[in-house]
Amino acid sequence: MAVPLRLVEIPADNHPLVTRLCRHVLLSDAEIARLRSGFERRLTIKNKRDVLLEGYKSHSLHVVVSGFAVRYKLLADGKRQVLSIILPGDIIGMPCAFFQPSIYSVTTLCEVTVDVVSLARFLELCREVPSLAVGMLWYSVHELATYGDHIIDVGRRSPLERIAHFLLEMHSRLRLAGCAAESSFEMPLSQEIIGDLLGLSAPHVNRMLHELKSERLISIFRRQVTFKDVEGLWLLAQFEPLPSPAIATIPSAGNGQMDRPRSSRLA
Amino acid sequence: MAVPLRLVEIPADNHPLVTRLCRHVLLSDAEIARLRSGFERRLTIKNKRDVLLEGYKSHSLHVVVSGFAVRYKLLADGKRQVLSIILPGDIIGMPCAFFQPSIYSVTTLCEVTVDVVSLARFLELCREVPSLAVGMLWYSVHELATYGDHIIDVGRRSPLERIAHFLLEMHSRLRLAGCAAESSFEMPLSQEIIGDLLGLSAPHVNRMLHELKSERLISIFRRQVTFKDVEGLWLLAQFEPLPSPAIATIPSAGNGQMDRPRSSRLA
DNA sequence: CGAAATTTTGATCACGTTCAACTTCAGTGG
DNA sequence: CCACTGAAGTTGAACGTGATCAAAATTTCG
Repeated sequence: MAVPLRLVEIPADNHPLVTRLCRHVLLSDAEIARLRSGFERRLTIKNKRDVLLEGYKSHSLHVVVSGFAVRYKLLADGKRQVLSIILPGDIIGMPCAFFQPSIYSVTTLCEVTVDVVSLARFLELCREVPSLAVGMLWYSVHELATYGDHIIDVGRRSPLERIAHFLLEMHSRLRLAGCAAESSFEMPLSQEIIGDLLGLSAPHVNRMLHELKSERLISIFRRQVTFKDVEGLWLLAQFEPLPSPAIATIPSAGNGQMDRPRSSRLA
Repeated sequence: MAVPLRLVEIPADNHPLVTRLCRHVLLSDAEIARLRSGFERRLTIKNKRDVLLEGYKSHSLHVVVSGFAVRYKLLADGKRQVLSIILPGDIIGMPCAFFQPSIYSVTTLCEVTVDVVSLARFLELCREVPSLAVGMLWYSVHELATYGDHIIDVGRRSPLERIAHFLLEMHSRLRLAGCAAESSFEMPLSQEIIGDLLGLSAPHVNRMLHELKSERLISIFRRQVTFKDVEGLWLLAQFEPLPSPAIATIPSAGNGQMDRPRSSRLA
């Protein structure tokens, strides 16, 4: 009685953004072609270059095809908060390029190649291709959920939990982007950046990483992180991957109101 | 030489969501009617009721017409992280209702009235009315920026800065929703909730609030917060309201690449 | 191979949590 | 109208955590 919940047609097109949008929305070959035709040029950006700087104007979206980057903000006292790690399929300039001047900065962590499309052109495309618009809505909702988890991390989790949670999330995102093995991955971030991401000092990140090692939950060699005890990590971090989308690609009517409880605790 | 930057037609329709969408996108009367016809019913929800519970399914969006609510998550150890404060014009179930089961909970802070629309119907509407889709994209981008600021608050600002920043942001959002005077507002949150929002303990929120008072930056009477020194608050919190959208409602082509610097510091 | 970036380590100390008690306030029913 | 009740705000003392700073060890990369 195995019921296939979602039968998603993965188009032959292997652009990471297309792959991502197609998780939520059906795109015909013609529509995909429309989208691709919107890309004005493909750029390769060297390591440690600013793609976007807070305070500068930018009128373009940069869709990451390969490579990694960080979105961050510098405070007046020199502190830095990293908002998110940008992976292939992510859009640099979401939300930055929607404001003038940009509200955050983005810097590459390695050589990055991007497809460039002007924001105006992109919004036009969204008007013309409804599936693209709805796909982008799903994209933002996902991003929102990711930011939400980040708030929880920084606001209420212990440093050890934070690191564990971060490693699991990073792995699962890298997995989706096709950049990670089943239980290990190449960490693209220095401990300093992890600190700035999670609101910790670099030395403390180091200590916590070592604690995870000595608890035999992970091991690290070079920049390879390997999960030794995924179960234990999930438990420690209370990791919950995003549940399936409420509406699958192949339409199927939801039937009613509230169902399945799961946990119900109150302060 | 006063140049009016944006001439936005505010339609006679006074639904707070419509007002909000029209900040970014032109909606004809017919399109507004379409949207309104999607609302299945109007509900009034009593104070301290759960609109959404983590772990339960929900297939509806609830658009807040009046009243306040909190979006939050409970952790296993009983800690709570508040993700955001929901004001009129906000959509409960963004992002929660897009996942099954819901990833966060939402509770009312007073009597709240909402317009209900099923997610499926709403996404259909987005397909049919391109301006609605693009408007919702802007909506999410705004929300994303708000979450981003929240991450910065919790991750890298001192408790005092956090509180100051929070008060300013709350005021400016209430202002847009038409629920605040020029330099004072009725705070809809207990200190405990503020603590859970900003990652602080309730007693510490209390102390910081008192410090702001003794610095003559604010005053509080009952639940009225009054800014005594907006300048000073902005400075302390390094508050920066969201810059104008990169593309105004009335189309006007942006001309090029990067302009105006503003600050450029490096670690 | 040399220089720079990153990781590691240790010692000190300020900050913010925790917990508990007490006060004030708001809402309700007698 | 007042007494009663529970919620919210206020205060203090003690403690533990994680920041900070600096220096050394190691890795990475030009």
